[in-house]
Amino acid sequence: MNSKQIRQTFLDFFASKDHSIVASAPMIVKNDPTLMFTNAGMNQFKDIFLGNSPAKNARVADTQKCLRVSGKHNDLEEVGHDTYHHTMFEMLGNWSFGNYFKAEAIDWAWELLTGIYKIPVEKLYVTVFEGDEKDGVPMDSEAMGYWRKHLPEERILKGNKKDNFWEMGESGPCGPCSEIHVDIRDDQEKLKIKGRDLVNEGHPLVIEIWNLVFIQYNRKANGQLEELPARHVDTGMGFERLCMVIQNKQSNYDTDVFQDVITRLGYLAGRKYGSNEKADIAMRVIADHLRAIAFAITDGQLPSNNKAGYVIRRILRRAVRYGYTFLDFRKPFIHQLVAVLAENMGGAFPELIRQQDLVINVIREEEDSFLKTLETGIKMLDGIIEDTKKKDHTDVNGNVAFELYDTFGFPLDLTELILREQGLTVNREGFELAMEAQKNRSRSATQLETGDWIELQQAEGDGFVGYDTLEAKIRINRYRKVKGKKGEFYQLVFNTTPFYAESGGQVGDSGSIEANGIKTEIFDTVKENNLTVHLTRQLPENPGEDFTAVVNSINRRLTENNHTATHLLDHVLREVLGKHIEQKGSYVSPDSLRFDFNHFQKVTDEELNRIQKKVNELIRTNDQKDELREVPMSVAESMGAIALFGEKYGDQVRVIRFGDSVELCGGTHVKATGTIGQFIVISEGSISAGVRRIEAITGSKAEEYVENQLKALKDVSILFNNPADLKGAVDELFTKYHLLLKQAEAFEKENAVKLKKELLQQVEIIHGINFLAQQIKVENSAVIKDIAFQLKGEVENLFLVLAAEIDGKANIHVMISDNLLKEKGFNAGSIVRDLAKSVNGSGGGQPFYATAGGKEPSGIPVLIQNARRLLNSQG
RNA sequence: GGGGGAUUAGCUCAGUUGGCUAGAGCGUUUGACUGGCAGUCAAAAGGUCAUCGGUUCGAUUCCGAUAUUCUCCA
Repeated sequence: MNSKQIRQTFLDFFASKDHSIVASAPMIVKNDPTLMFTNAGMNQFKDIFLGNSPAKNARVADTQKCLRVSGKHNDLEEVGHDTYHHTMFEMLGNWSFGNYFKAEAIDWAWELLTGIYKIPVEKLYVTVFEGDEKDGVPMDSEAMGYWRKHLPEERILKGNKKDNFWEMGESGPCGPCSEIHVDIRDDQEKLKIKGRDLVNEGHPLVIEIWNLVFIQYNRKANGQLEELPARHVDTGMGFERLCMVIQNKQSNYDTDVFQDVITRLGYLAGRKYGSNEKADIAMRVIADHLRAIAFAITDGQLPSNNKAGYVIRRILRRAVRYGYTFLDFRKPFIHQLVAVLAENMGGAFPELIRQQDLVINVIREEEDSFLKTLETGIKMLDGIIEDTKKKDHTDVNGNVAFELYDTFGFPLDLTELILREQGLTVNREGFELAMEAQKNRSRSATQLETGDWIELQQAEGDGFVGYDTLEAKIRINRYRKVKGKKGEFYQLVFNTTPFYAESGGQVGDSGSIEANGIKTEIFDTVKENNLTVHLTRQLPENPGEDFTAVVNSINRRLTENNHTATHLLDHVLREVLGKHIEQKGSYVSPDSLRFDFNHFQKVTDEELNRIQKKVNELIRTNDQKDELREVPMSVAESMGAIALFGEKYGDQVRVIRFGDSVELCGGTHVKATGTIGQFIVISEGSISAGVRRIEAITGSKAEEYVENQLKALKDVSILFNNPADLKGAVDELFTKYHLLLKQAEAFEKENAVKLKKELLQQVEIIHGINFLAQQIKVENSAVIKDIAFQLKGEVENLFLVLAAEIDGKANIHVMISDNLLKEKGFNAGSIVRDLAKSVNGSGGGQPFYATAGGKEPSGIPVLIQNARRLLNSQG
């Protein structure tokens, strides 16, 4: 069976058991401060387990794209070195939300593995929870009973709390779990040591493939467990491992999931997989990371320099690094593997095919820039090596290596590798110390203390009512205090709210809540998981009473203008630039709107002009808003609604239509497009390879902008006495100005030459030296400098002192011919300092030329005398 | 969110105790050579040294702020 069949078989099997098959949620998580990426199959169902929202289907199955690169599950540094760790992987899972429980979950798992996938029974082991006295949980004899039907006692093992009791977090839903392990060692190995002794012992060939979690408890904040009324099943089976087992391989990377990519990579590198240990590691790293990056990009997460985007960038760089070091790639190569990946996985994940060009371009650009980073790093390292050797040291200062890593992004392992070739090492201790200091700095800067939720009441409410009203009677259900570096604030959760929480690019509402004539300001509204959280600096005096919540309507209206304009822009972009346009991000605030989209060239001025014009036409058409709140996804699709990759939609979606523009959207919009007034593009630019950004303003902001522009234009026009052709007038002035400037320069030069000629007449010979000391009249010191250098070129044996009064200050220049410096030991710097005493100033410069300034120009004649005396005394 | 770096000619970059009237290579323009293409040689043009402020006799260089950007940590 190939991997495509294996995946499909899983889904078909559970469909036949009345499960509804759902799509994978995006790998990039939004609206959850505790999680950056989806790291387990259950993530998208978290709200159901927490009881925040009801389950739409009691039985569900899917394959979920997961990424484990940060936080609790951080496998990044392991990947490639063994044969089974991955950054991105697929988790096959089936769920029961208060529906079936242990019996069915166990029976079906067994049926699928042994009956359909035909995995030999004698390779399998299962585990059940042994119980825990402290928690008062007995051994899971129920599960044990069901397993006994399928396999002999000696293949059923008891596991401890660490392996066989699953918890989501410190508190919340939890329960015992049963794991299915498989022993894929060869017979010889099996004779030496029994498989059952290797279960959960970290052996690469005796591995867990399926975890069946039975959620039946809730852990309270005080640590106690209570029975849940509704019991759930949550299972997860690693797809790549499953393929390895079914295809009789001993490494995930030997399955067809990875082999296509590895083969292609081998071709590009001119090496064969399996012929060299280090090269093999590199090839595994690259094959794995390619998937993570490609899927992240199609989910809308581009590599960038912070947060999730930065994690993606780091993964890509790790891949480039391995390719650079062990496969000798010096030019971008990873992007050349995208086509193979798309062919392999595009069936199950169509976004890969649809966005293939974008993925290739983004990866290539990233590779390019990192290879450049490596190049400059290597140059710097060369300097460091030279330095170290000069000092006769054998190890490089840890701080230096850290700077290379921290500031210039040059990886430590590469530093060490290159140093080793030179017989040098890095002082690891110093490096780690510097790293620790950096971490401490960051930690102390981001410390956020979150207090416990304080439950006030459980008032029933209508949730979000802000589509229809900006004012509502509300009650505060719970609140908590959050302490950050910038001070403290409170998070409030209402039963009903007219406040829109930041999402879909639209900023959160601000406003106030009021009781007994006392207002409490709400400065922002955000979403945490599915909760709408209102932020305030101050807690109302009596938080339990009734409030009137009022949204800042001015800002809301301005924001709506911009949001609707964004939809119109999206629509027009497809019309003007082509159907390939897809939203890659957007930001809608009261002040302006920002829209990012994939497009591979600069949007020309002419196109930009047409875009702006068309949007304004649509505004004037004054299309009425057509808002459909609860539409089945399939209906929305048939309406031609634009959906976003990387966005998770429910079965029921909200559709916003203005004329031909139809989008799935949760944001707030104007009643009719005419309200927007006017749309003006402020800028167009690139934010990354293949992604462009348009910024625009609307309504009163646009009006203000036009007014300012017109006023500026008018002001300029008045300066020119309102000419018929303003541009022509400015052009003419400009030309004249340049001409005059040239003439003035020429004049100045001429004067300087004249002055120089006069000065040449004044040269005297003192002790065989051509001496000249004069006060001259010039406009700026650059002219004196020019004259001094000219004289130096024309007069040998020169000792020159020029002084001038410029802007009420003395300006002194001393120039001495090179031969005199040696012969007479002159130093212009010390001479000028000495002379400057007469004008109450100081100065310095090089031995042959120095300048000084002084506050008392009246001393210049004395200064000239002193210069003469100085030379006389040299006799 | 915090730390560190970068910003010099159209492009890629040099330019360390603050003073060398700001440089190189590529590119551009012009001229010469060759029957043309191409090439070789010669010359020229091109810079508010990111912006604003400060220290100084003097700032591309030192200090502060801002902008843009890279990078590491969270």
